[in-house]
Amino acid sequence: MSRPFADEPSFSSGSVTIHDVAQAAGVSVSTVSRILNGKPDVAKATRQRVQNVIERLGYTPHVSAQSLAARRSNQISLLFPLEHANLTQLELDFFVSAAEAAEAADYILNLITTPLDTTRLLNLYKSKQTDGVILMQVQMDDARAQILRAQGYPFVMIGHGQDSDGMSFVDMDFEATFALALQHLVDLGHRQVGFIARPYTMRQRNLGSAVRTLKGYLDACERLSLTPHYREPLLDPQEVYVAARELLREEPSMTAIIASNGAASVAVMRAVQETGRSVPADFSLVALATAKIANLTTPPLTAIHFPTDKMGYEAARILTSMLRDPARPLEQILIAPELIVRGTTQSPR
Amino acid sequence: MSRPFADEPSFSSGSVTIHDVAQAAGVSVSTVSRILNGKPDVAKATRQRVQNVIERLGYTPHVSAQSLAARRSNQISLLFPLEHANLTQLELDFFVSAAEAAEAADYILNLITTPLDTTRLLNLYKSKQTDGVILMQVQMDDARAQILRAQGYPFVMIGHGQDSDGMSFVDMDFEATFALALQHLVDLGHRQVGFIARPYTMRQRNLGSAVRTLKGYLDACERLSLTPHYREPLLDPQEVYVAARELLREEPSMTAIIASNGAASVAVMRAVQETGRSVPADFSLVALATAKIANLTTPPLTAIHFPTDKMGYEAARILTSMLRDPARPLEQILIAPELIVRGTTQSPR
DNA sequence: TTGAAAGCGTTACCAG
DNA sequence: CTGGTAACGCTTTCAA
Repeated sequence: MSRPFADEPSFSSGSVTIHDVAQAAGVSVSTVSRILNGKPDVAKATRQRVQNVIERLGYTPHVSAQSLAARRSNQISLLFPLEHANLTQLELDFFVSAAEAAEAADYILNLITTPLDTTRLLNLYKSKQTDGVILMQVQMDDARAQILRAQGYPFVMIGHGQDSDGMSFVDMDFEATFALALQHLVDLGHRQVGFIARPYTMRQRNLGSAVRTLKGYLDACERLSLTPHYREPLLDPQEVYVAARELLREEPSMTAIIASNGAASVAVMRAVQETGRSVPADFSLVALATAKIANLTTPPLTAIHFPTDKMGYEAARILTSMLRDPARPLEQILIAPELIVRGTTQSPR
Repeated sequence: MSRPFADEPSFSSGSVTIHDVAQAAGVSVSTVSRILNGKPDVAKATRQRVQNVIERLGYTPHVSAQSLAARRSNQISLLFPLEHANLTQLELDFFVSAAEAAEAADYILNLITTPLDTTRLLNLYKSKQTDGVILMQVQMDDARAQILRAQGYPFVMIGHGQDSDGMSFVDMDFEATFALALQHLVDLGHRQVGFIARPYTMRQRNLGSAVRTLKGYLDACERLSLTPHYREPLLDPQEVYVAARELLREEPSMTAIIASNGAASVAVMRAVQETGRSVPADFSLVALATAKIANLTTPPLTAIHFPTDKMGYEAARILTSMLRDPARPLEQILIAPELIVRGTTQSPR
């Protein structure tokens, strides 16, 4: 391994190692390592000298070697099982903001779409591929969450299940969401308010968001002494359209509907318009949607804002800070809903 | 390191290593490694025996150790600089499908949103963090692409620049796209067709998509002997609205507009409706949009389909197969446009 | 404040 | 077909 010029990058290996740096700076490998990791107990002068050499040689640590020795990967994984892909625009924003937060904490975000069984999930940790995961599509009784908690592996959920003791999560406060949406409509004078819920298949799979949105609606109805009317159609606009028509027939005096997402709202509008009524003059509509979606329709949707970017960001932030400091207390964040009145709600005639 | 039962997992280290497996199976580490990597030259019986031990001990290879020794990370990175975030829904679909393709080829996809300067980009490779990258937001004269090509680092672009020799990419065929869109409108009888292009700021930054879409429009106009009328407003709907109004005033006989994305189309519709005309009876509209978006508006948008999912998938597929077989020829995929006639185009009155 | 050396868990080459 | 043994590039005691 002898080279003609000891302070030039190694040409044999093709890439500069910590060894080359140490040699060129006339210090030991340990010292370089300390400097790399910002450890104290290094003479100012030495630090500076080594920094210069690092700069000059264009040295970059080998991440796998670091991970192997340091026993952590500096990676976190976002698990988004594509299996029952209910790919509304919603979920997509999560990724970017989670990646942002991860990078801000010096972590790299992996996106994993393959549905993982328990073994494969645990292997993610055992193989040291990832230091922690963000779970999406959380079920009320989520096996993944329970096993991770039992094993003491760090994770954060977007959404949450029944028993969340000892788990960190970020979720919408669906109870408050429906209380707010319904109150808005009731304040306007509506007394018969229907609901296009998440698909029945999702509730059947015990997905937290499906269970909680329906419960939120039912509870809010009860508190306001309204009679609930709901359907749980698939995401397909045509199915939603049919469901909305059923709802309108079932309760002809219905004057408003709440829809779980933007696409559904459009289908509902069509059904309403077909009965000769128009939105918002004769019929009101509240959706759960981001501003981006809400502004696409005509008229723009009055909506409960769904802060996907914030949720993704927070989840990654919580996870990375857990990893930095395991003693950190849990964080369970329920995001308060925010009603944005646009063009689809109004007092009934 | 001596343990009471040599064929039980090591409790001292906390995790099972290839050593434990070798010992428990009564073979050498090399043999286990061969089996792990599906190498030939292993006796059937030995292979089976070792597989069983692996199963029994619940062994999973340490990925960093593998990467270090094998000199590859089995990771690819999707670079999506969030800097000038033109976060239309468009880009978001890319991530999921790219992750899917990566996983299908046994790679992990990293999502990197921090804008990387040249040094940091190269460090990604030098640190062996990633085996290859997918570049998004490609400029006509993309410094990243040029340096990667010069260094011989594997990468694939979504989009492409001026000089793409020796580079693999996936992009829309914007020339054909506008030829198709304009031909459709001309066939219907339109002779004055405006265009809401990508933001001027994007073209100024020399982004391939901005440059090529505008050029596509201008070329198509020339071929069909139409007079071009266009604006390059920011993505903000209000800006688009203003631009559309200007266009309508500039050429009162205009009967159709092409818009770069779904959100823009909605703003255009408002501007049109304000002049007392309605879509599609008095005015036609063609957008570049995915079906998901196109179906949100009323009426649903006649559109050139923008196959984001396919583009992301192909990019990751090309990259991973390049990595597996460096001798593979380049792939430069120009996706042919597909016109989907929905509710916003019709013959002018 | 610094250095030496022992790992970290694999892969890959070379013998046999 | 199998085993021994150097790497791979870094972190982390432990001494000095």
